[in-house]
Amino acid sequence: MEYATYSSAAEVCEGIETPPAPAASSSSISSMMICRKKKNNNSNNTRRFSDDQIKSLESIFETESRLEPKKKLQLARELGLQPRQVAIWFQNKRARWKSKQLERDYTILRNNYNNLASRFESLKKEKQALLIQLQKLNDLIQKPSMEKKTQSMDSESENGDTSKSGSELKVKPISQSSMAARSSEHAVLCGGGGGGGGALSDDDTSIKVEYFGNLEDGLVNFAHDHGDGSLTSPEDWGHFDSDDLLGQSTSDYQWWDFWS
DNA sequence: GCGATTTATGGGGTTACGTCA
DNA sequence: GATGACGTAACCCCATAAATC
Repeated sequence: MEYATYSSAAEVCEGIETPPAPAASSSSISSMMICRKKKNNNSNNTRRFSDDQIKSLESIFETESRLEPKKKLQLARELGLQPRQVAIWFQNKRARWKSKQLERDYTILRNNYNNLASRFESLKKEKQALLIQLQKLNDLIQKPSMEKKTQSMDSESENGDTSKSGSELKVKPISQSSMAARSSEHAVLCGGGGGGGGALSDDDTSIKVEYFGNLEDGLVNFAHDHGDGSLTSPEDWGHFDSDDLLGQSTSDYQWWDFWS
């Protein structure tokens, strides 16, 4: 790698001590045009800074991305560069840093999104499993109530028609223990200790079905709202703190723990 | 030759300061 | 003396040219 001290047009420009000025300044414009011509005429214009120069510039940039004028002059003297070169190096460095920062931010956001998406998928599966389990429990509960009705119809018919007694409509009575078991299942499913603690009635069953039906709607809506790619919209990201879902805050208590 | 990187330029905007009516 | 308009210098960001690797 070839390095050289700066001896081209830029130095001439600095010598003039008239850095790029607003367009209003015609004298500055003409100065810059002169600079450009001289620069283009200089074929030995090796402009790369030395490793030491870069190292010094980098180390200062780490502590302050913008230079005070005094420090800029001092640094330029130390490195054998023109103050203008130092200023430009810092400008370019800020631009490079900014674009790299954008890349880093993008990577972080993308990873967060991927994590959320996979978490969402697993939650969806978990929800499906829970719904199947719920359906089975509902079937279990509704069976005995049907049997009860059949039994009462049976006894009514016994008054009129004794010919059917002891027929195929005979139902096995529900034991106290199985009723209690179902009651506790119900309490768990409904998320409460069941202050009443009584036996499960047909009304309870309907309430439960209704309750879970609504819940499912909610879950489905949740899935719908968040599964259609809306997470990718920047508007949503603006108020979406992924740390809350992925970070430590979730380790304390998660809403789905409620159902476990 | 070509793409990536680095250095530099130019345009446009902002701010601070001095001058003048 | 206070004030607003104006010019200038210095700096910034951004897009891009040019040189270099």
